[in-house]
Amino acid sequence: MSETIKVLIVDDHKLIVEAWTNILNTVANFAVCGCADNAEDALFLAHRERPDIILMDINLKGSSGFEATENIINQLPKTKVIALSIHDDLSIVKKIFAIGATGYLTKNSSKKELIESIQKVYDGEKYICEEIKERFLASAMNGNDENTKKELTSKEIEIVKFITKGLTSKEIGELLNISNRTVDTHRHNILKKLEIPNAAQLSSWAKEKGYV
Amino acid sequence: MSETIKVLIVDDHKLIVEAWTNILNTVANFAVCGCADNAEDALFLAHRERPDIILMDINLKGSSGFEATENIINQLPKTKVIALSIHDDLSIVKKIFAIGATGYLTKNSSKKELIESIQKVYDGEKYICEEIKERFLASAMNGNDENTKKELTSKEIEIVKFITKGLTSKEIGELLNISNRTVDTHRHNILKKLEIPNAAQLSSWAKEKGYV
DNA sequence: AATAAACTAAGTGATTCTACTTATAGCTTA
DNA sequence: TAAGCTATAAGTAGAATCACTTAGTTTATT
Repeated sequence: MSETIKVLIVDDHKLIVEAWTNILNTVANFAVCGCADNAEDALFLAHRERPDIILMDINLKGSSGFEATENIINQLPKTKVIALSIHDDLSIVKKIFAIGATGYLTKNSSKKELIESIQKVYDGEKYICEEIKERFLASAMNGNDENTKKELTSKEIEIVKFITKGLTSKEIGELLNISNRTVDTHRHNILKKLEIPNAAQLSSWAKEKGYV
Repeated sequence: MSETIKVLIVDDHKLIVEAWTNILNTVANFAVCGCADNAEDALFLAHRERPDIILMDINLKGSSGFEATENIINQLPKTKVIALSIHDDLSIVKKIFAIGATGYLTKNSSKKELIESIQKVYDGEKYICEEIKERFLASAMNGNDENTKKELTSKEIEIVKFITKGLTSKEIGELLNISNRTVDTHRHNILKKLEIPNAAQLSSWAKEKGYV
Protein backbone atom coordinates (compact mmCIF):
# COMPACT_ATOMS: atom_id res chain seq x y z
CA MET A 1 0.00 0.00 0.00
CA SER A 2 2.65 2.45 0.99
CA GLU A 3 5.17 1.29 -1.60
CA THR A 4 6.12 3.86 -4.17
CA ILE A 5 4.91 3.13 -7.71
CA LYS A 6 7.40 4.29 -10.31
CA VAL A 7 5.80 5.60 -13.49
CA LEU A 8 7.39 6.39 -16.85
CA ILE A 9 5.41 8.65 -19.16
CA VAL A 10 5.76 8.39 -22.94
CA ASP A 11 4.05 10.97 -25.12
CA ASP A 12 5.38 13.19 -27.87
CA HIS A 13 3.72 16.34 -26.58
CA LYS A 14 5.74 18.01 -23.87
CA LEU A 15 2.83 19.98 -22.48
CA ILE A 16 0.79 16.83 -22.02
CA VAL A 17 3.64 14.98 -20.35
CA GLU A 18 4.18 17.83 -17.93
CA ALA A 19 0.48 18.03 -17.20
CA TRP A 20 0.23 14.33 -16.38
CA THR A 21 3.38 14.45 -14.31
CA ASN A 22 1.73 17.21 -12.37
CA ILE A 23 -1.33 15.09 -11.68
CA LEU A 24 0.57 11.94 -10.75
CA ASN A 25 2.95 13.71 -8.42
CA THR A 26 0.01 14.86 -6.33
CA VAL A 27 -0.70 11.23 -5.50
CA ALA A 28 1.25 10.19 -2.39
CA ASN A 29 2.65 6.83 -3.46
CA PHE A 30 3.23 7.65 -7.15
CA ALA A 31 6.54 8.89 -8.51
CA VAL A 32 7.18 9.89 -12.09
CA CYS A 33 10.66 8.50 -12.76
CA GLY A 34 11.01 9.76 -16.32
CA CYS A 35 9.49 11.07 -19.52
CA ALA A 36 10.14 10.26 -23.15
CA ASP A 37 8.80 11.70 -26.37
CA ASN A 38 9.89 8.88 -28.68
CA ALA A 39 10.21 5.11 -28.82
CA GLU A 40 14.00 4.95 -28.49
CA ASP A 41 14.19 7.13 -25.40
CA ALA A 42 11.29 5.21 -23.91
CA LEU A 43 13.15 1.92 -24.26
CA PHE A 44 16.36 3.39 -22.89
CA LEU A 45 14.65 4.93 -19.88
CA ALA A 46 12.68 1.77 -19.22
CA HIS A 47 15.96 -0.15 -18.95
CA ARG A 48 17.60 2.45 -16.74
CA GLU A 49 14.76 3.37 -14.44
CA ARG A 50 12.92 0.05 -14.32
CA PRO A 51 9.52 1.67 -13.78
CA ASP A 52 6.60 -0.33 -12.44
CA ILE A 53 4.22 1.24 -14.92
CA ILE A 54 4.69 2.83 -18.32
CA LEU A 55 2.02 5.22 -19.53
CA MET A 56 2.40 4.86 -23.28
CA ASP A 57 0.80 7.06 -25.91
CA ILE A 58 0.48 4.68 -28.85
CA ASN A 59 0.18 7.51 -31.38
CA LEU A 60 3.79 8.62 -31.44
CA LYS A 61 4.91 10.60 -34.46
CA GLY A 62 7.94 8.76 -35.77
CA SER A 63 7.63 5.08 -35.07
CA SER A 64 4.62 3.12 -34.06
CA GLY A 65 3.69 2.97 -30.40
CA PHE A 66 2.75 -0.65 -31.03
CA GLU A 67 6.31 -1.68 -31.78
CA ALA A 68 7.66 0.30 -28.86
CA THR A 69 5.18 -1.39 -26.54
CA GLU A 70 6.02 -4.80 -27.92
CA ASN A 71 9.74 -4.25 -27.43
CA ILE A 72 9.38 -3.06 -23.89
CA ILE A 73 7.12 -5.91 -22.86
CA ASN A 74 9.41 -8.49 -24.39
CA GLN A 75 12.55 -7.05 -22.85
CA LEU A 76 11.14 -6.12 -19.46
CA PRO A 77 8.36 -8.55 -18.61
CA LYS A 78 7.93 -7.15 -15.09
CA THR A 79 7.02 -3.71 -16.41
CA LYS A 80 3.33 -3.17 -17.02
CA VAL A 81 2.20 -0.95 -19.85
CA ILE A 82 -0.94 1.16 -19.83
CA ALA A 83 -1.74 2.23 -23.37
CA LEU A 84 -3.09 5.69 -23.93
CA SER A 85 -4.70 6.64 -27.17
CA ILE A 86 -6.84 9.29 -28.76
CA HIS A 87 -9.13 6.74 -30.30
CA ASP A 88 -11.85 4.48 -29.19
CA ASP A 89 -11.49 1.89 -31.92
CA LEU A 90 -12.15 -1.54 -30.48
CA SER A 91 -9.89 -3.41 -32.87
CA ILE A 92 -6.97 -1.28 -31.71
CA VAL A 93 -7.80 -1.99 -28.09
CA LYS A 94 -7.81 -5.73 -28.80
CA LYS A 95 -4.55 -5.46 -30.67
CA ILE A 96 -2.74 -3.63 -27.91
CA PHE A 97 -3.91 -6.16 -25.32
CA ALA A 98 -2.84 -8.98 -27.61
CA ILE A 99 0.63 -7.46 -27.69
CA GLY A 100 0.70 -7.54 -23.92
CA ALA A 101 -0.51 -4.23 -22.52
CA THR A 102 -2.25 -4.37 -19.16
CA GLY A 103 -4.37 -1.24 -19.32
CA TYR A 104 -6.11 1.05 -21.80
CA LEU A 105 -7.15 4.67 -21.41
CA THR A 106 -8.30 7.20 -23.96
CA LYS A 107 -7.62 10.90 -23.74
CA ASN A 108 -11.28 11.25 -22.83
CA SER A 109 -10.67 9.36 -19.63
CA SER A 110 -10.84 11.28 -16.37
CA LYS A 111 -8.08 12.08 -13.92
CA LYS A 112 -9.76 9.67 -11.53
CA GLU A 113 -9.49 6.88 -14.07
CA LEU A 114 -5.84 7.70 -14.74
CA ILE A 115 -4.95 7.30 -11.08
CA GLU A 116 -7.18 4.29 -10.63
CA SER A 117 -5.70 2.51 -13.62
CA ILE A 118 -2.14 2.84 -12.33
CA GLN A 119 -3.07 1.51 -8.88
CA LYS A 120 -5.12 -1.37 -10.31
CA VAL A 121 -2.49 -2.41 -12.83
CA TYR A 122 0.20 -2.22 -10.15
CA ASP A 123 -1.95 -4.52 -8.02
CA GLY A 124 -1.94 -7.07 -10.83
CA GLU A 125 -5.33 -6.35 -12.42
CA LYS A 126 -6.15 -5.37 -15.96
CA TYR A 127 -7.78 -1.99 -16.59
CA ILE A 128 -10.01 -0.64 -19.33
CA CYS A 129 -11.55 2.82 -19.09
CA GLU A 130 -15.32 3.22 -18.85
CA GLU A 131 -15.73 4.67 -22.33
CA ILE A 132 -14.23 1.62 -24.00
CA LYS A 133 -16.04 -0.82 -21.71
CA GLU A 134 -19.33 0.70 -22.77
CA ARG A 135 -18.41 0.48 -26.41
CA PHE A 136 -17.53 -3.20 -26.11
CA LEU A 137 -20.85 -3.80 -24.43
CA ALA A 138 -22.81 -1.87 -27.04
CA SER A 139 -20.98 -3.67 -29.80
CA ALA A 140 -21.77 -7.05 -28.25
CA MET A 141 -25.43 -6.13 -27.77
CA ASN A 142 -26.30 -5.01 -31.26
CA GLY A 143 -24.16 -7.75 -32.72
CA ASN A 144 -22.31 -5.54 -35.14
CA ASP A 145 -18.91 -6.72 -36.15
CA GLU A 146 -16.96 -3.59 -35.44
CA ASN A 147 -14.72 -5.43 -33.03
CA THR A 148 -14.15 -8.32 -35.39
CA LYS A 149 -13.10 -6.09 -38.27
CA LYS A 150 -10.30 -7.74 -40.15
CA GLU A 151 -6.75 -6.94 -39.16
CA LEU A 152 -4.18 -5.84 -41.68
CA THR A 153 -1.01 -7.91 -42.07
CA SER A 154 2.34 -6.26 -41.46
CA LYS A 155 3.01 -6.14 -45.20
CA GLU A 156 -0.31 -4.44 -45.74
CA ILE A 157 0.38 -1.90 -43.02
CA GLU A 158 3.74 -1.19 -44.64
CA ILE A 159 2.00 -0.48 -47.91
CA VAL A 160 -0.63 1.69 -46.26
CA LYS A 161 2.15 3.85 -44.90
CA PHE A 162 3.54 4.40 -48.38
CA ILE A 163 0.10 5.15 -49.76
CA THR A 164 -0.48 7.89 -47.18
CA LYS A 165 2.82 9.39 -48.28
CA GLY A 166 1.47 9.71 -51.80
CA LEU A 167 3.52 7.00 -53.50
CA THR A 168 2.10 5.15 -56.51
CA SER A 169 1.99 1.37 -56.78
CA LYS A 170 4.94 1.52 -59.11
CA GLU A 171 7.03 3.53 -56.68
CA ILE A 172 6.08 1.29 -53.77
CA GLY A 173 6.98 -1.78 -55.81
CA GLU A 174 10.40 -0.37 -56.57
CA LEU A 175 11.05 0.43 -52.92
CA LEU A 176 10.00 -3.02 -51.76
CA ASN A 177 11.50 -4.84 -54.73
CA ILE A 178 8.20 -6.40 -55.76
CA SER A 179 6.04 -6.01 -58.83
CA ASN A 180 3.68 -3.05 -59.04
CA ARG A 181 0.98 -5.61 -59.78
CA THR A 182 1.63 -7.22 -56.42
CA VAL A 183 1.25 -3.85 -54.78
CA ASP A 184 -2.05 -3.51 -56.65
CA THR A 185 -3.18 -6.83 -55.23
CA HIS A 186 -2.30 -5.69 -51.73
CA ARG A 187 -4.14 -2.41 -52.26
CA HIS A 188 -7.20 -4.28 -53.40
CA ASN A 189 -7.09 -6.65 -50.42
CA ILE A 190 -6.65 -3.77 -47.99
CA LEU A 191 -9.62 -1.84 -49.35
CA LYS A 192 -11.76 -4.96 -49.34
CA LYS A 193 -10.84 -5.92 -45.80
CA LEU A 194 -11.61 -2.49 -44.45
CA GLU A 195 -14.59 -1.84 -46.73
CA ILE A 196 -13.04 1.43 -47.86
CA PRO A 197 -13.56 2.63 -51.46
CA ASN A 198 -10.26 4.30 -52.31
CA ALA A 199 -6.80 5.43 -51.28
CA ALA A 200 -7.94 8.88 -50.22
CA GLN A 201 -10.25 7.55 -47.54
CA LEU A 202 -7.78 4.82 -46.61
CA SER A 203 -5.25 7.54 -46.01
CA SER A 204 -7.39 9.52 -43.60
CA TRP A 205 -8.50 6.31 -41.92
CA ALA A 206 -4.88 5.35 -41.31
CA LYS A 207 -4.11 8.77 -39.87
CA GLU A 208 -7.09 8.63 -37.60
CA LYS A 209 -6.38 5.17 -36.29
CA GLY A 210 -2.74 5.97 -35.71
CA TYR A 211 -1.38 3.49 -38.21
CA VAL A 212 0.93 6.17 -39.53
CA MET B 1 -0.57 41.72 -10.10
CA SER B 2 -2.80 40.16 -7.48
CA GLU B 3 -5.93 40.24 -9.61
CA THR B 4 -7.36 36.85 -10.41
CA ILE B 5 -7.14 35.85 -14.07
CA LYS B 6 -10.13 33.80 -15.16
CA VAL B 7 -9.31 31.09 -17.69
CA LEU B 8 -11.66 28.97 -19.79
CA ILE B 9 -10.19 25.77 -21.25
CA VAL B 10 -11.50 24.33 -24.51
CA ASP B 11 -10.25 20.92 -25.63
CA ASP B 12 -12.08 17.80 -26.62
CA HIS B 13 -9.96 15.47 -24.49
CA LYS B 14 -11.14 15.32 -20.91
CA LEU B 15 -7.85 14.04 -19.56
CA ILE B 16 -5.96 16.91 -21.13
CA VAL B 17 -8.41 19.49 -19.83
CA GLU B 18 -8.13 18.08 -16.33
CA ALA B 19 -4.37 18.01 -16.54
CA TRP B 20 -4.15 21.65 -17.58
CA THR B 21 -6.67 22.68 -14.96
CA ASN B 22 -4.41 21.01 -12.46
CA ILE B 23 -1.42 23.00 -13.60
CA LEU B 24 -3.20 26.34 -13.76
CA ASN B 25 -4.81 25.99 -10.37
CA THR B 26 -1.38 25.71 -8.79
CA VAL B 27 -0.69 29.28 -9.92
CA ALA B 28 -1.85 31.73 -7.25
CA ASN B 29 -3.66 34.33 -9.34
CA PHE B 30 -5.09 31.97 -11.97
CA ALA B 31 -8.56 30.46 -11.75
CA VAL B 32 -10.04 28.01 -14.20
CA CYS B 33 -13.63 29.14 -14.53
CA GLY B 34 -14.82 26.43 -16.89
CA CYS B 35 -14.08 23.74 -19.43
CA ALA B 36 -15.68 22.86 -22.73
CA ASP B 37 -15.11 20.03 -25.17
CA ASN B 38 -16.90 21.56 -28.16
CA ALA B 39 -17.47 24.88 -29.90
CA GLU B 40 -21.07 25.41 -28.75
CA ASP B 41 -20.33 24.89 -25.06
CA ALA B 42 -17.27 27.08 -25.38
CA LEU B 43 -19.35 29.95 -26.71
CA PHE B 44 -22.02 29.48 -24.06
CA LEU B 45 -19.51 29.37 -21.22
CA ALA B 46 -17.62 32.35 -22.59
CA HIS B 47 -20.84 34.38 -22.39
CA ARG B 48 -21.72 33.16 -18.91
CA GLU B 49 -18.32 33.21 -17.25
CA ARG B 50 -16.71 36.12 -19.10
CA PRO B 51 -13.20 34.70 -18.78
CA ASP B 52 -10.15 36.90 -19.28
CA ILE B 53 -8.39 34.23 -21.27
CA ILE B 54 -9.61 31.30 -23.35
CA LEU B 55 -7.21 28.44 -23.99
CA MET B 56 -8.55 27.09 -27.25
CA ASP B 57 -7.53 23.86 -28.89
CA ILE B 58 -8.11 24.60 -32.57
CA ASN B 59 -8.27 20.92 -33.53
CA LEU B 60 -11.71 20.14 -32.16
CA LYS B 61 -13.41 17.08 -33.58
CA GLY B 62 -16.79 18.29 -34.80
CA SER B 63 -16.55 21.88 -35.92
CA SER B 64 -13.50 23.91 -36.71
CA GLY B 65 -11.70 25.64 -33.89
CA PHE B 66 -11.16 28.52 -36.29
CA GLU B 67 -14.84 29.32 -36.51
CA ALA B 68 -15.29 28.99 -32.77
CA THR B 69 -12.42 31.37 -32.18
CA GLU B 70 -13.77 33.83 -34.71
CA ASN B 71 -17.22 33.80 -33.10
CA ILE B 72 -15.90 34.32 -29.61
CA ILE B 73 -13.61 37.16 -30.60
CA ASN B 74 -16.38 38.92 -32.49
CA GLN B 75 -18.93 38.53 -29.75
CA LEU B 76 -16.66 39.14 -26.77
CA PRO B 77 -13.91 41.51 -27.85
CA LYS B 78 -12.53 41.83 -24.31
CA THR B 79 -11.77 38.14 -24.10
CA LYS B 80 -8.32 37.14 -25.30
CA VAL B 81 -7.84 33.80 -27.01
CA ILE B 82 -4.67 31.73 -26.82
CA ALA B 83 -4.73 29.12 -29.56
CA LEU B 84 -3.36 25.70 -28.80
CA SER B 85 -2.57 23.31 -31.56
CA ILE B 86 -0.77 20.08 -32.24
CA HIS B 87 0.94 21.49 -35.28
CA ASP B 88 3.73 23.81 -36.04
CA ASP B 89 2.55 24.88 -39.45
CA LEU B 90 3.36 28.54 -39.94
CA SER B 91 0.47 29.24 -42.27
CA ILE B 92 -1.94 28.07 -39.60
CA VAL B 93 -0.29 30.32 -37.04
CA LYS B 94 -0.67 33.30 -39.35
CA LYS B 95 -4.27 32.41 -40.03
CA ILE B 96 -5.23 32.18 -36.37
CA PHE B 97 -3.60 35.53 -35.61
CA ALA B 98 -5.38 37.07 -38.59
CA ILE B 99 -8.65 35.92 -37.08
CA GLY B 100 -7.78 37.71 -33.87
CA ALA B 101 -6.08 35.33 -31.47
CA THR B 102 -3.54 36.87 -29.09
CA GLY B 103 -1.37 33.87 -28.33
CA TYR B 104 -0.17 30.61 -29.84
CA LEU B 105 1.14 27.49 -28.12
CA THR B 106 1.76 24.01 -29.43
CA LYS B 107 1.37 20.87 -27.40
CA ASN B 108 5.16 20.74 -27.38
CA SER B 109 5.26 23.91 -25.35
CA SER B 110 6.36 23.69 -21.74
CA LYS B 111 4.35 24.25 -18.58
CA LYS B 112 6.43 27.37 -18.05
CA GLU B 113 5.38 28.71 -21.42
CA LEU B 114 1.74 27.91 -20.72
CA ILE B 115 1.77 29.97 -17.55
CA GLU B 116 3.87 32.72 -19.09
CA SER B 117 1.57 33.04 -22.08
CA ILE B 118 -1.50 33.57 -19.93
CA GLN B 119 0.17 36.26 -17.82
CA LYS B 120 1.63 38.04 -20.86
CA VAL B 121 -1.60 37.98 -22.82
CA TYR B 122 -3.51 39.20 -19.78
CA ASP B 123 -1.04 42.07 -19.55
CA GLY B 124 -1.89 43.06 -23.11
CA GLU B 125 1.00 41.49 -24.99
CA LYS B 126 0.96 38.95 -27.78
CA TYR B 127 2.56 35.57 -27.19
CA ILE B 128 4.11 32.98 -29.47
CA CYS B 129 5.87 29.91 -28.08
CA GLU B 130 9.59 29.42 -28.60
CA GLU B 131 9.21 26.53 -31.03
CA ILE B 132 7.17 28.58 -33.48
CA LYS B 133 9.34 31.66 -33.08
CA GLU B 134 12.35 29.63 -34.10
CA ARG B 135 10.55 28.22 -37.08
CA PHE B 136 9.55 31.68 -38.28
CA LEU B 137 13.14 32.78 -37.93
CA ALA B 138 14.52 29.74 -39.75
CA SER B 139 11.99 30.21 -42.48
CA ALA B 140 12.93 33.85 -42.89
CA MET B 141 16.65 33.04 -42.90
CA ASN B 142 16.76 30.37 -45.58
CA GLY B 143 14.19 32.25 -47.57
CA ASN B 144 11.99 29.26 -48.17
CA ASP B 145 8.38 30.04 -48.79
CA GLU B 146 6.87 27.71 -46.25
CA ASN B 147 5.14 30.58 -44.53
CA THR B 148 3.87 32.01 -47.77
CA LYS B 149 2.45 28.68 -48.90
CA LYS B 150 -0.77 29.33 -50.67
CA GLU B 151 -3.97 29.18 -48.68
CA LEU B 152 -6.88 27.12 -49.85
CA THR B 153 -10.14 28.89 -50.56
CA SER B 154 -13.24 27.87 -48.61
CA LYS B 155 -14.56 26.02 -51.61
CA GLU B 156 -11.35 24.12 -51.92
CA ILE B 157 -11.36 23.21 -48.25
CA GLU B 158 -14.92 21.98 -48.64
CA ILE B 159 -13.81 19.70 -51.44
CA VAL B 160 -10.78 18.47 -49.51
CA LYS B 161 -13.14 17.37 -46.78
CA PHE B 162 -15.15 15.27 -49.23
CA ILE B 163 -11.99 13.79 -50.72
CA THR B 164 -10.78 12.61 -47.33
CA LYS B 165 -14.13 10.90 -46.90
CA GLY B 166 -13.50 8.88 -50.04
CA LEU B 167 -15.97 10.55 -52.39
CA THR B 168 -15.26 10.64 -56.13
CA SER B 169 -15.40 13.84 -58.17
CA LYS B 170 -18.73 12.70 -59.54
CA GLU B 171 -20.21 12.20 -56.09
CA ILE B 172 -18.85 15.51 -54.85
CA GLY B 173 -20.29 17.28 -57.89
CA GLU B 174 -23.70 15.82 -57.22
CA LEU B 175 -23.60 16.90 -53.59
CA LEU B 176 -22.55 20.44 -54.44
CA ASN B 177 -24.67 20.67 -57.59
CA ILE B 178 -21.74 21.41 -59.82
CA SER B 179 -20.16 19.50 -62.68
CA ASN B 180 -17.73 16.72 -61.90
CA ARG B 181 -15.35 18.49 -64.27
CA THR B 182 -15.46 21.54 -62.03
CA VAL B 183 -14.58 19.35 -59.09
CA ASP B 184 -11.69 18.03 -61.17
CA THR B 185 -10.49 21.56 -61.76
CA HIS B 186 -10.63 22.28 -58.04
CA ARG B 187 -8.74 19.06 -57.29
CA HIS B 188 -6.06 20.04 -59.77
CA ASN B 189 -5.72 23.52 -58.31
CA ILE B 190 -5.53 22.16 -54.77
CA LEU B 191 -2.76 19.69 -55.59
CA LYS B 192 -0.85 22.34 -57.50
CA LYS B 193 -1.12 24.91 -54.71
CA LEU B 194 0.09 22.50 -52.07
CA GLU B 195 2.59 20.71 -54.30
CA ILE B 196 1.05 17.37 -53.40
CA PRO B 197 0.96 14.58 -56.01
CA ASN B 198 -2.35 12.84 -55.31
CA ALA B 199 -5.50 12.52 -53.23
CA ALA B 200 -4.01 9.93 -50.88
CA GLN B 201 -1.30 12.27 -49.67
CA LEU B 202 -3.67 15.22 -49.70
CA SER B 203 -5.89 13.25 -47.39
CA SER B 204 -3.23 12.56 -44.80
CA TRP B 205 -1.98 16.12 -45.11
CA ALA B 206 -5.45 17.42 -44.32
CA LYS B 207 -5.73 15.15 -41.31
CA GLU B 208 -2.36 16.22 -40.05
CA LYS B 209 -3.00 19.93 -40.42
CA GLY B 210 -6.40 19.66 -38.82
CA TYR B 211 -8.35 20.71 -41.88
CA VAL B 212 -10.73 17.85 -41.30
C1' DA C 1 1.87 -34.32 -43.54
C1' DA C 2 -1.88 -31.34 -44.28
C1' DT C 3 -4.24 -27.08 -43.93
C1' DA C 4 -4.34 -22.29 -43.69
C1' DA C 5 -2.59 -17.81 -44.28
C1' DA C 6 0.35 -14.59 -46.48
C1' DC C 7 3.12 -13.02 -50.33
C1' DT C 8 3.85 -13.03 -54.84
C1' DA C 9 2.29 -12.06 -59.86
C1' DA C 10 -0.51 -11.17 -63.79
C1' DG C 11 -4.88 -10.66 -67.05
C1' DT C 12 -8.77 -7.80 -68.15
C1' DG C 13 -11.78 -4.10 -68.19
C1' DA C 14 -13.87 -0.25 -66.11
C1' DT C 15 -13.51 3.82 -63.48
C1' DT C 16 -11.13 7.57 -61.62
C1' DC C 17 -7.68 10.75 -61.25
C1' DT C 18 -4.04 13.96 -62.91
C1' DA C 19 -2.03 17.39 -66.17
C1' DC C 20 -2.50 21.09 -68.91
C1' DT C 21 -5.25 24.23 -71.46
C1' DT C 22 -9.01 27.45 -72.63
C1' DA C 23 -12.94 30.15 -71.38
C1' DT C 24 -16.94 32.73 -69.21
C1' DA C 25 -19.12 35.09 -65.36
C1' DG C 26 -19.07 37.35 -60.93
C1' DC C 27 -16.97 39.77 -57.36
C1' DT C 28 -13.39 42.65 -55.13
C1' DT C 29 -10.00 45.92 -54.85
C1' DA C 30 -6.70 49.15 -56.10
C1' DT D 1 -12.00 50.98 -65.02
C1' DA D 2 -8.58 47.60 -64.96
C1' DA D 3 -6.53 43.89 -62.74
C1' DG D 4 -7.00 39.86 -60.03
C1' DC D 5 -9.08 36.14 -57.76
C1' DT D 6 -12.72 32.68 -57.51
C1' DA D 7 -16.04 29.54 -59.24
C1' DT D 8 -17.70 27.51 -62.99
C1' DA D 9 -17.11 24.16 -67.17
C1' DA D 10 -15.10 21.37 -70.78
C1' DG D 11 -11.44 19.19 -74.15
C1' DT D 12 -7.81 15.95 -74.50
C1' DA D 13 -4.51 12.69 -73.19
C1' DG D 14 -2.31 9.78 -70.24
C1' DA D 15 -1.51 7.67 -65.71
C1' DA D 16 -3.24 5.32 -61.83
C1' DT D 17 -6.54 3.00 -59.34
C1' DC D 18 -10.17 -0.42 -58.56
C1' DA D 19 -12.70 -4.86 -59.13
C1' DC D 20 -12.49 -9.45 -59.81
C1' DT D 21 -10.10 -13.51 -60.97
C1' DT D 22 -6.54 -17.21 -61.15
C1' DA D 23 -2.38 -19.19 -59.44
C1' DG D 24 2.37 -20.50 -57.78
C1' DT D 25 5.46 -20.09 -53.59
C1' DT D 26 6.55 -19.59 -48.97
C1' DT D 27 5.65 -19.79 -44.06
C1' DA D 28 3.12 -21.20 -39.92
C1' DT D 29 0.34 -24.02 -37.43
C1' DT D 30 -2.08 -28.01 -36.22
